[in-house]
Amino acid sequence: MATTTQELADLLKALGEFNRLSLVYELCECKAPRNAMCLCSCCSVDASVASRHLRVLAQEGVVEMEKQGRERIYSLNREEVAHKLRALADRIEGAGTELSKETEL
Amino acid sequence: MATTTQELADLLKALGEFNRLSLVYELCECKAPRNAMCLCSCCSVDASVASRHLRVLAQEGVVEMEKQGRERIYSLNREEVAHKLRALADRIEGAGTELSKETEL
DNA sequence: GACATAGTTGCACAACTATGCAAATATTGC
DNA sequence: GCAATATTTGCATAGTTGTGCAACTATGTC
Repeated sequence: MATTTQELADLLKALGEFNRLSLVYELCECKAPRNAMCLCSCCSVDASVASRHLRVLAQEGVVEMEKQGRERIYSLNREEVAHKLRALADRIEGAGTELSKETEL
Repeated sequence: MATTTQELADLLKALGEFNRLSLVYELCECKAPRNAMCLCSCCSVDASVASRHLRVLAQEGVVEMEKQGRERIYSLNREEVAHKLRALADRIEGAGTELSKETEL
């Protein structure tokens, strides 16, 4: 999977905002997915703000949304996001030894 | 090494801009550290822009700067940045594989 | 000294972003 | 139908950010 520089920058930017990262942490730590009301209270922001942050995270593929009645259930795209972060970590660290360009999971 | 949410968000925000990520990539791929002039040409931006981006990256600990005559030589903090990215990847992915997160919740 | 090179800083500006409020939409339950 | 809950959207606003240019500092060379 070839992630372009721009795509990766957008992903990092999506994660690089305090409230959005807090939302991701919140989704990390609970096993069951959460609805937006629960998430907006964890950041103590308005519901509209949580809605917009979650949309950004969804656009970048960090979370996935499922409609369930009048609620939206959000869940983390754990493996995809973790993989991209590790690929970047490998690229940053790997060139020092210049031997391992492969990213294995 | 406890990285706060805000610190990590700042790091991700520093990496989450196209030109800054390009600078980091450039520093990844050349073994020897580079001076700022070389880096500004890789992004085709003004020298002042490269200077400011490099300062942001230095503030977040992504790069380190060393004065050498009238030049500034920049090098990546490879291990530190890679470690933080992997720690986030682990946190995001970890609870999904339910290794030992139950005890912490 | 004068001049060139490397880099930073001040300024202005345009573009973007996060935020809250109010209104709108959607859905569930009565 | 009506009311309540969950979420999104429009709007205004305040704050931030990326950018280039010009001026500046700092260091090296002649």
